[in-house]
Amino acid sequence: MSALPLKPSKGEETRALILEAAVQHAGVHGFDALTIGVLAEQTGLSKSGLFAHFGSKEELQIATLDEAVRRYNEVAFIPALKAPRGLRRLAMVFDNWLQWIERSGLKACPMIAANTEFDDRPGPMRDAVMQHMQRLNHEIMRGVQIAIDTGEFAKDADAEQFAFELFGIISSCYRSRNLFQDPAANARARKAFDRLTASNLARTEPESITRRTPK
Amino acid sequence: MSALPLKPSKGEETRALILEAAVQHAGVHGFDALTIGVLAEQTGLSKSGLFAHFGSKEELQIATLDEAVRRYNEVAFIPALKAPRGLRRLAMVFDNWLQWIERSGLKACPMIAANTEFDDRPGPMRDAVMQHMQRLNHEIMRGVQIAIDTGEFAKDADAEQFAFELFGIISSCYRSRNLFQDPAANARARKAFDRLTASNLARTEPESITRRTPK
DNA sequence: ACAATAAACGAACGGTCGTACTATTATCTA
DNA sequence: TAGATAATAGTACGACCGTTCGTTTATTGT
Repeated sequence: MSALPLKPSKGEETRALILEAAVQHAGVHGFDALTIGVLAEQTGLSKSGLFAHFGSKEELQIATLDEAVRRYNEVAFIPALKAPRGLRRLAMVFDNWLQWIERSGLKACPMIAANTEFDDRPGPMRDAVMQHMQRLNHEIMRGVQIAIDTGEFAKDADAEQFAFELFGIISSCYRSRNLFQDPAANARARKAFDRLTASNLARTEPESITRRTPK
Repeated sequence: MSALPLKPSKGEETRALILEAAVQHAGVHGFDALTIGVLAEQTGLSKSGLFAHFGSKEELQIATLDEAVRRYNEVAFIPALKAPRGLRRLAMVFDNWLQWIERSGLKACPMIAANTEFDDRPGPMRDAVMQHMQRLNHEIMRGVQIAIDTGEFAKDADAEQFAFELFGIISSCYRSRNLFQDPAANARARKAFDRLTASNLARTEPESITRRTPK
């Protein structure tokens, strides 16, 4: 019935099953803790059976990261493209980013975990993380450029600075949520985002462009 | 000759030696990777000899985190208290935070590593991280309050929001430095900090309060 | 200098790690 | 449905894990 995935062979099915558990585990315990044995036990496979799907632990780690990114795009980024071009879309990218963990049934973000785990450890995993993160960064900068084009953002808005600060807000939000268990974490993040966008608005525009009512 | 540490006994000396290596290692490879064997080899001790200093791996991890925080306070936070009360002190706390890694000869920040590694894993390590981070957060909020008292910050400045965003800036800076290897990371962080403080200034004051010349 | 004590060592433990092999079973294709 | 192929299981490996224990060496206070 479904069109695109013509034939999910048995191998692809179990591989997806493994990656489901792997993404879950990597978010909480990190990518180094992605051990073959634990994952095999969790999926009901034998160690060697699971291992055969990837060929090495590093390949498993990379596949897990790729899968996490794929899910993020699926549940967060791509849906945000439905929002109208400009500030509203940027806001939806941000909001979806804030919510994507719970939306995809995860307990922690594998992308953030991979980021801090490998950012200072050269190798294939770091390269993969960097590539994914740079792509995401680039998409955000593109979003800023669009907001400039629509006239909402000032012409001299600094897209790279915007992306820099946006990631900081997300990072801090995760910390407030997970470490401090602060229920107001999302609200703080949104307030920070509003301040960030406000400082990039074209001067002639009123504030009412933002998606939330001015109270 | 030196006054305070009356008698650094042999045990305390080697313990400090171990923690030196441990802090270094934990920053880059994380606290789970703080294995007894690697650390023993690195310090020239035997596994059992090193182990005796802590009694368990978890105690070693906690001691390493404590040591990292102690160093941070020593080289970054406490020196910032020399700055005059208010915005200038806040700015120095921030600047020292940005520079403390290189100042203490580390390659990566163990505190950030511990934060993302344990923020979603309940246990003694998470408790320790939370305690340290909450203390730091509290100190920053106190700094904001002082800046309000001096009249530099608006009376309704949100100290908690300030601390929230400040940590985000630091996080993003680490990512830009380590993952993206962006030489402009510190400059971006400072720009973000300036924007953050600017939005908290008392309305009657001019901008010239900030420490950096207006170009 | 000597006894009391602290510090470090060496060997061994049961486990788990990643990976390599071969054998067995399930799935696909003709 | 038979033969080819893909998927999984089983077993074993050397290495390292955290931890324990008894022994030996170094430091300390007297």
